[in-house]
Amino acid sequence: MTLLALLDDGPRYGLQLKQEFEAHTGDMWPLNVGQVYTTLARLERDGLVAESDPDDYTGERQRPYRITDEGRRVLARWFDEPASVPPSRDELVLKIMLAASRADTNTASVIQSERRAALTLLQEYTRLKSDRPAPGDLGWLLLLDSLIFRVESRVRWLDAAEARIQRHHAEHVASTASTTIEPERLQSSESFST
Amino acid sequence: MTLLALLDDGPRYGLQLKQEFEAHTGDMWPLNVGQVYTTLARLERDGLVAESDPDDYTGERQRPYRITDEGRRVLARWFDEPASVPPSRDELVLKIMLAASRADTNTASVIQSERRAALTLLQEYTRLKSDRPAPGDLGWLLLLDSLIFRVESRVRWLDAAEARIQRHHAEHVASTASTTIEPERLQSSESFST
DNA sequence: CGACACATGTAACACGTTACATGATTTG
DNA sequence: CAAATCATGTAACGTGTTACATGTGTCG
Repeated sequence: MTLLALLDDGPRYGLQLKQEFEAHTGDMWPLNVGQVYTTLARLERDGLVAESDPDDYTGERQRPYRITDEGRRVLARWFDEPASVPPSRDELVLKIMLAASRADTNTASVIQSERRAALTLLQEYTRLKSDRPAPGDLGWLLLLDSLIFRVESRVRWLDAAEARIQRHHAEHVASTASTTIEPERLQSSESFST
Repeated sequence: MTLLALLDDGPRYGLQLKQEFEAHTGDMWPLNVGQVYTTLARLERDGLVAESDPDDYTGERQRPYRITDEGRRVLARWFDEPASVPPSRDELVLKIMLAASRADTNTASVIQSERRAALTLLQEYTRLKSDRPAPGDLGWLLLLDSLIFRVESRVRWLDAAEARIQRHHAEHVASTASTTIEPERLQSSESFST
């Protein structure tokens, strides 16, 4: 869909598409060129793009593609319909769930190390945001915001999960002595200035 | 890693693993059985699991696997090391970024429809949470929490993105009249009770 | 016996990632 | 000319998803 959107602005060739994509995201989402070509081939197979000047293309020079009418329809539909939130298995959630259900794993320390890593990431993103002169790169700022929001929600979830797990263990006081030690609580979230 | 964690509790066969996994997530993350078998084959190839009773397995009956020492090492490492936050391309972020950089797409209406969809999802999750008698299914509650946090952060990001885009358009007042109409603002986030 | 649930597996496909191969153009 | 850069592609691999095929036990 990204390639379609870029092509909707006019014919582009492979490398150009890679560069424009990365210009939007400011090297945060590097894109392998090879994938551009394979994706273009798939889009062509599905009739969403076509070679722009098939005739005057001789050898291995720039090979521009253009979007087709069908491609424009698909693109418009993509913008209209809300993005599906795939039921993707979140590795972090899985890990904490599994840790909590195991006797011989120290859930608190797992949560703690995850939170530490998340807070470090958050710091890094915040630094990136203040570092940037940020002239006109709207896309980069939007992306950074999204990363920050996402990490923040991870931290908040870790806090909530820890509380929930402790409560659960307290309510289900089995005879087995709890291995959950009192964790050092960290601040739940850094300040976030828009 | 999930299969390894389950096998660490004792030998299991394929279907059992599927059922135990889904018991953790309460049908929110359905797991195709086929994937269990292919994954088991890969784990066996990598020496992380092995057939439990290779000899007395005759035909097509239950075929339990057990975790190996190497598997336990890998599993312990997984719990120790913080989960990587992959630089995954978020479809929603991409869509809004691209919409914002296009002249002939109404960014505000795209954001609005995305927010509506997200809020609907949020409502659904909240309802699920209050519906459940929720006896001992800690995993299910943790999972629901994570979904709620994630959707909430999407809504918050959409709000921030909208503000940022408007500000950006205001600062870069080109001659082209802005197509961005004033959106109806929705409440930024529902209450969230732990 | 027939139907059904249990249980294991495989084939086909989609997609992302990495690494490599190759030709064409520019530049010192 | 040699080297670097531009530009296009392909091959191999990992993994997730779906659908299908097959055998086995149980139960009415």
